[in-house]
Amino acid sequence: MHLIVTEKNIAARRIAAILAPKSPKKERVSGVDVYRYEIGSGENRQETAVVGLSGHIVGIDFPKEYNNWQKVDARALVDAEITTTPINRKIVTALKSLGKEADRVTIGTDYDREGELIGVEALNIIQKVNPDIPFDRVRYSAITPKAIEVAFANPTNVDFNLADAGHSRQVIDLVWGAALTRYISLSAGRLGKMFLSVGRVQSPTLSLIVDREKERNLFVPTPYWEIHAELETASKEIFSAQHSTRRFLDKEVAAKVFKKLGKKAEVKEIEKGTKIDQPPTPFNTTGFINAANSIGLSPSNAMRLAESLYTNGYISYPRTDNTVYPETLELKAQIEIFKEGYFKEYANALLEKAELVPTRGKKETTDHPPIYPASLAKKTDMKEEEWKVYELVVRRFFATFAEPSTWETMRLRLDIDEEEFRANGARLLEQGWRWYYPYNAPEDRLFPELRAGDPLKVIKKEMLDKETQPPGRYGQGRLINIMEELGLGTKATRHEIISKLYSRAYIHGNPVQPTNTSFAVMDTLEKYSPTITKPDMTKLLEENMDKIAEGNIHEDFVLEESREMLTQVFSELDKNKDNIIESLQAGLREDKIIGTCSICGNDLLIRRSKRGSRFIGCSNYPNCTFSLPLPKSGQIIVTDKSCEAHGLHHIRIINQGKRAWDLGCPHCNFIEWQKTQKEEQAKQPKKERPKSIKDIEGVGKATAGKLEDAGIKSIEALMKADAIELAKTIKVTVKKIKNWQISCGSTVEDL
DNA sequence: GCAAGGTC
Repeated sequence: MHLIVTEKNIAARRIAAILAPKSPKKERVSGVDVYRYEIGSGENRQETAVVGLSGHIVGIDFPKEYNNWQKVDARALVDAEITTTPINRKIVTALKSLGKEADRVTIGTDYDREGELIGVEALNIIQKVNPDIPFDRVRYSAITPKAIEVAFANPTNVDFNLADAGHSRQVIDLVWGAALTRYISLSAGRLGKMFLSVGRVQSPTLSLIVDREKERNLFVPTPYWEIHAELETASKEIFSAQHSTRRFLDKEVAAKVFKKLGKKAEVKEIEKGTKIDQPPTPFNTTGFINAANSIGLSPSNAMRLAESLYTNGYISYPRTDNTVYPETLELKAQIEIFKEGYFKEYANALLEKAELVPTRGKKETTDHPPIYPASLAKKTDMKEEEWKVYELVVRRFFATFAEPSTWETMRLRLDIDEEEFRANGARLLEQGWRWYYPYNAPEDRLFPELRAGDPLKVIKKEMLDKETQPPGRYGQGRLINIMEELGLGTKATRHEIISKLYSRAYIHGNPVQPTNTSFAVMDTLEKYSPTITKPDMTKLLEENMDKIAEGNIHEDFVLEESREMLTQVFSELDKNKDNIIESLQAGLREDKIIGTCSICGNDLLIRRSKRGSRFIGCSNYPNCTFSLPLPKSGQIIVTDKSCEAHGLHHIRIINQGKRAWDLGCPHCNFIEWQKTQKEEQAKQPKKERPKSIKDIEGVGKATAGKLEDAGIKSIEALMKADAIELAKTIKVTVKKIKNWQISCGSTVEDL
């Protein structure tokens, strides 16, 4: 039997369908789909089985004995042994039983570095049960009949060097990431769910965000002034113009000019031109995420929706770097799918063209084709947001075959009392590709028909106070763009890395804002382990991987060098241990400050009670007992927004896998809670008030005795007592005492 | 409980 292994199930299914003379038989082998078919008959009969993996089927890790963070020093991870363990047991079992049966195997995983590594992982497993099995490798950039037939007619060899290059990445990422994550978490005293992660991709990404925030904090705005005028033509048409000194830096100069302006203006010069907008290039993942982001979908959401469209066969594979359609993709046939249905007028317009020449992007890769629509759908086939994504992909695909769009531009120079004013206009002449792809279209800025020398009336003049703005925070789409430019992460992981920063409470909000914890972690890393905070680490890794792939150096050499570098880092870290602990913990403390105590003026902090529950308390405790409650679970993020009434920072709660919850001002929130409690109480039937201590629910003889010893002999005395102090003397929880006080008639506010 | 990369 000839075994063909692909990277994913859908590829296996489609390749089997292309290569089989009649439709292949689907079979389950230890829970994994396998597609079987036969070619020829009699002695020439050839049986084939095609099986799809699920990406990597084995992963690397440290041996179990390294798992304990408290017992095993982070440094020990640098030279620890590395083990390979199956991630997907079902597929490993299926591969073994198919491998035994096979007499040759063809690796048909994706045509990129990780694909080569995944192919070798599968081969290693097959060779365990069938050591001498002959093998070869096919490479294709699209799963179309043409591309697949060509690839299988020309099999090549497995590129073990390329797979080694991928493997070196795995090891370096694990060793650096795990060791530094453990070191920083231990130093900061943040263990368990609250650990502080570090990694080759996430740390430089976080660094971008932190650096931008620092720039913003240092930014000093400069004031400037703008002068605008509204003008009216003889035919009563109105438009506006701005003084040709766009920014006056001196207020007095601006005021002088402004004062000079009278009621009359004149057109001095009109310059007309045309501007041509070329049609957009095919979608790769980054381009798609950006376009989706600009119509209101977050990167993770856009990818989730694209994934579901892909698994349902509506669009092609959404994780690709390629922006050039491969030759094997039959583009005209893909457009013809849309001759009927929602997009028919657009498809037919394209099909009428004499020639279909698509645009080409800058990146041409072999992994997959750019994202294109794969089948016809109706609006009722899918959810609203899915349709939004599908429509975006269809329209973008069409636009790549369309004509440029052209604009008529107009530049106008005016004179108002010897001061020059300018205005620019633009009018769309030919829609071109914008007809197919009407997203974020710039609006026409229309002007009345004017000629040089025309007189105008100044109907309004305005001097505006402005100031320069700090650089803006990054939006998620922008961040993904920069990551791609810097070579950080891959098409499939960039949006996940950003989600990871959110869930680790390093960042919050949109546009993205770092927490104080991020500042503290980045400061420490930049001082003592700068390598991990810079995109250069990825660049160096890429260079080394290229060398390994070309056979110029051995993987082991690169790994050894990398471990030596990390050992250096650890000797720096150890030398400065005390400093690191101090500065990390000081930084983390800042994320706990909520504001100023309204009772005593000291800091209000996020604190933990002895029993582990969180609350907001005063740093002047026990002299000041002001406190506010906090939710039991979720990461607490102190935002930079403040409450107008109480001056406290707003709080956001992040629960893993859920949408962030804005709790707002903790004081306002508490007052709200009290209100609802009171309303609840009012609904409850009134209980009779206890007449003496013994009558209180939950107070037995022993407790009553303790209370008496503490000087509490009457209901009145109990109601007046300080619950916290009393809790200490008689060793009962504060909550219990407060409940007694409430049952005696105290309101929530009294307490 | 640690990374980043596949895939779902």
